[in-house]
Amino acid sequence: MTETRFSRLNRAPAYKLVYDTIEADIVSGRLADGALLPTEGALAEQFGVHRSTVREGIRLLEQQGLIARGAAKRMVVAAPKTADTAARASKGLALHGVTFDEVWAALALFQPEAARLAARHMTPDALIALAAINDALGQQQSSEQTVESAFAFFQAIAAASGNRVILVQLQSLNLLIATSLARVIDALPNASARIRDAQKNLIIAFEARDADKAAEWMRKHIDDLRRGYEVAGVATDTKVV
Amino acid sequence: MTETRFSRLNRAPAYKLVYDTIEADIVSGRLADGALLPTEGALAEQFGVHRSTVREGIRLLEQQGLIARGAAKRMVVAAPKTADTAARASKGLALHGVTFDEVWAALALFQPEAARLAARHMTPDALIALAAINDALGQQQSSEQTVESAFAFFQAIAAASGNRVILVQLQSLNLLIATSLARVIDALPNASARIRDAQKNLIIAFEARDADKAAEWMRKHIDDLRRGYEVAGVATDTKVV
DNA sequence: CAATTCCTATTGTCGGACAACCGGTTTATA
DNA sequence: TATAAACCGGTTGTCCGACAATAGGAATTG
Repeated sequence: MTETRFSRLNRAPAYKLVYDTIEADIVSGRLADGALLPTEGALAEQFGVHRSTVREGIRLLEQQGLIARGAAKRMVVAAPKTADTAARASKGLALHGVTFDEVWAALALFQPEAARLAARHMTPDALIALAAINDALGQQQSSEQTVESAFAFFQAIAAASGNRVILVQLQSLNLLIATSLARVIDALPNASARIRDAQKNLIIAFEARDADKAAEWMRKHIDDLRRGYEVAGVATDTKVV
Repeated sequence: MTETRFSRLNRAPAYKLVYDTIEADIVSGRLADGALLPTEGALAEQFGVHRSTVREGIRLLEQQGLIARGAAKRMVVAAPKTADTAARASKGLALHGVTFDEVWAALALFQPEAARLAARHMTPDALIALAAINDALGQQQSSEQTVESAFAFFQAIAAASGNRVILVQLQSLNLLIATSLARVIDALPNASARIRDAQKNLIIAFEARDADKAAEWMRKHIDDLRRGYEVAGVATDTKVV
């Protein structure tokens, strides 16, 4: 048996170090949002590694959403946006093959509380935005637009929380449900009207800063969503894709 | 001006196609969890691309958490685990530099509802697990162990939901708070005892399947956590790192 | 049969190369 | 002169080939 006085030191591969270094620069702001990432060649030279190695690190950054392809192919720094983080979280959940049931239960659990919070934090601007979304819903007809409006309304409520953690988690749920929402709205001719009424009630509660009422209307709205799925004949154990 | 009858077709780079293809195989189960990914050379041959290109695709899969370095350097397929998804979501939020305030508000909003749900879905096994965690908390002294137990208790409640969406979202919050929890427990000598009592009350509520009481005790528990931070002198706008 | 020594497969990294493509510049044209 | 076409340099996407390090297994040896 050889001596084992030294613990296995696991050198991280160079591409990982490239990732870590650039990540730190982006998070700390040394690489500002929107800035062009240095060219692969320049990075390779700075890090003293081969361009292939740099590219592997860049792929990690890309998947993490910290950089994105810019106009001129050059990679641009993309300081994390809540919307992107939410999308990434949604994708993670979608990969689990979560069912509509699960997403709905999460919505039922969290959205009423989110509405309660929104009622307390509601600003005039946010109220105007909500009203505008509701107005738009009243004037349009295509189901895509209806889905878009319903989604935007939920997103606006999430934004009203003024809390990035809550915002991201709610947006994740909204994204998960949005993909299947179209099916319900397509199947139910009066869906748009029901959604519009629910939104109106919520807006009234928000205007009055009545957290309890907001939570209650939201609960009804979410319940109604589920009934919509049942009536539309969408199996609740359908995987959200 | 040249004719523009054809819309710009943007071919995804080959490394992205490699990623997409393997991702689909993992999600669909064609590549089972724990299976060894084919060697880079084999993949390059199958896809008809160069090994460098395959490696870039593999880096994307790695960052997405769909594969991981196995024992024998070979990459092994890692079908998404909820814990990993939660960790990834937490990291995304951490990159935003979210503050303790925000995480706490999210906990205050969601955990009582989660406790309510847990009370309804509580199984004998889950109850035993919770009691075991509580017992362990009573016997240990090091603050690391205390943090570990407090964290485990929250995780167990999240698991009791029986809902992967809720599970992942709660676990994300737990991870975010856990990093800073140690500071409070270190600073407050009676923290462990207070946590133990709170857990006991929660367990009693769970045993009685009393959702309202569970939610109420959880609310107090979370409130107490905040007081702990205040007493310990941790600024609430501290970034969760 | 256990410990040790090859041997082989695979990854991590490197060097170099080239086509495609984008933005900007120069040149030709109305 | 204004505009369109041709050109050019820089960058990315991809490829080819190569090699050191290392882990696992096979062969060898005691």
